[in-house]
Amino acid sequence: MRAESVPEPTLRRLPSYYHYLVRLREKGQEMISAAQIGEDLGVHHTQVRKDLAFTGSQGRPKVGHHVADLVASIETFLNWNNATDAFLVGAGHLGTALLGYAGFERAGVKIVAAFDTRPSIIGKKIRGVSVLPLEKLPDLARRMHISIGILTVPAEAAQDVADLMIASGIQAIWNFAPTVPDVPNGVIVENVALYSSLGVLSHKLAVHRRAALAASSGPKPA
Amino acid sequence: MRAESVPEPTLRRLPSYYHYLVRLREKGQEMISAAQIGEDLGVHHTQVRKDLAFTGSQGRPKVGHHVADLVASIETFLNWNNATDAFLVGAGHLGTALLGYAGFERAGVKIVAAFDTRPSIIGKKIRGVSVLPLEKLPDLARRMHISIGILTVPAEAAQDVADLMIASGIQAIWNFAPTVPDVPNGVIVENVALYSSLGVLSHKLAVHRRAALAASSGPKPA
DNA sequence: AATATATCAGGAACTCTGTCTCGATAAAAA
DNA sequence: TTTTTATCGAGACAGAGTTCCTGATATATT
Ligand SMILES: NC(=O)c1ccc[n+]([C@@H]2O[C@H](COP(=O)([O-])OP(=O)(O)OC[C@H]3O[C@@H](n4cnc5c(N)ncnc54)[C@H](O)[C@@H]3O)[C@@H](O)[C@H]2O)c1
Ligand SMILES: NC(=O)c1ccc[n+]([C@@H]2O[C@H](COP(=O)([O-])OP(=O)(O)OC[C@H]3O[C@@H](n4cnc5c(N)ncnc54)[C@H](O)[C@@H]3O)[C@@H](O)[C@H]2O)c1
Repeated sequence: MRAESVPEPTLRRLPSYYHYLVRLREKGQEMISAAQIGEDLGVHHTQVRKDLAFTGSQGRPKVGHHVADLVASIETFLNWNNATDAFLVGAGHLGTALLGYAGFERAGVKIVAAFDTRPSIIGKKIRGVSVLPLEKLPDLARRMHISIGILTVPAEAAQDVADLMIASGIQAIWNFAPTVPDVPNGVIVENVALYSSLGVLSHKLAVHRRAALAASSGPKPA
Repeated sequence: MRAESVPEPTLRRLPSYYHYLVRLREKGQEMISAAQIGEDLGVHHTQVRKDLAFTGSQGRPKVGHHVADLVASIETFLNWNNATDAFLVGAGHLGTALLGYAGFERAGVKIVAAFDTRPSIIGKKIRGVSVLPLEKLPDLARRMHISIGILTVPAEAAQDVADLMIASGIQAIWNFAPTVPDVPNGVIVENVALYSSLGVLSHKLAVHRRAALAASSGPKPA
């Protein structure tokens, strides 16, 4: 019960620290301060400390944190040290990009099979992963104890596929379709909603331009 | 100055409403209540009302909001009614998926050209968009007044490409690389950080399993 | 050995976001 | 026409999440 009380923003920032720290480690740097992490990643330094505290890692005054320890702490905390097997449904454009992307395996997810309904790709391998007919999903998911499903089908098919995944014992869905699937209590859904960052981008850009325009055509006094 | 005070969570939810409403409109539904939107999208109904209020749309008691009006209000508010031209750099796996994805054009962004350094794809067309050598970006970006850059290159190259984009007059960067580019003040950056949702997913799944395990091996009394 | 400094850690204060409550209003029903 | 009901909108409240502040501590400097 206690462990669930980790702020979601913290869970979203940790992967970002993780990547940063891995690159640092590759460069041979041994120690790092929270202040430096914060500056490079655009996060307040006290925030960085609080986030890292959740992973159980301790820093030392004057020298900071041990990079390798931090990496290990985050891995353990997020359960990224032994990747969980996942199925991907919808081996289209986006699905193909995700299949075989090395980054995910490091982030706790290993795509072991893909499923689709399109006859022309069934039986083929995409970036080393076999594409199987959707009908085989329920049986295989149960036998292989798959708990993560990645959803990259068109919006119209998303709900049906989500239902099928859940009926097959899948507990967590990583959804890339622009709809929110309706799932029973207890099933975890992470909606990626790529276009939602376009909401922020477009609006900020519009405001930015409006401000630039206002500034050029005579700034208003306070 | 006033218009900038829109909560970012609101900006992230609006696209989700938008997609939902467009589908509703296609099905022929004319009116919709905030309560219904909230239920279908997993957002509190008062939250939906507050978000929609930012767009300027007004609802009517007992009947709700006019679907078509809402769609138009959100489009206008997010500046999605006339798509802004964008350049994409890094026509690899992810870049290819993004190129030619119809959804973005509706979301205010039109990819008009792609750039890469890989000779084997330069000069080709990917899903209707030409891939050009990176060297041509600065000149073209200036001449075409491009303000949005989409970054889909490996992490190592991200900073250099971001610098080049900014030097070429690009004001907003949609970054898919797992690093946070360092940009001068005034430049807008939206980091997608796909793996960050894996932080949430992995951790929730781990907690979920721990809870299930604890429940099966004897629940603790309060 | 004493002092200075960089950094950490934990609690307090503040800000932002989301939820709850209430009165108003338009349509439908009696 | 009056009453009922579904819905809206605005303000009050509550809960997170972030930033600020203070004190502690390990290393470096004098
Ligand atoms: N391509 C992008 O850049 C992008 C960006 C954001 C979101 N998305 C979303 O991701 C999803 C996939 O996009 P895409 O561009 O890869 O589309 P796509 O058409 O290229 O691929 C969809 C795949 O799903 C398969 N499919 C369709 N119905 C299915 C079903 N019932 N069961 C199993 N497989 C089925 C199709 O055969 C196809 O292979 C869509 O929901 C889209 O909105 C895509
Ligand atoms: N593929 C995915 O599913 C996925 C998921 C999350 C994040 N990402 C991130 O997106 C980025 C791209 O991933 P990808 O899988 O498409 O990689 P990729 O290797 O398939 O594509 C990268 C492309 O960028 C080009 N490139 C390299 N250096 C360049 C430079 N300096 N200028 C211009 N172009 C350059 C390459 O030629 C290649 O075409 C990476 O940062 C990756 O971490 C990818």
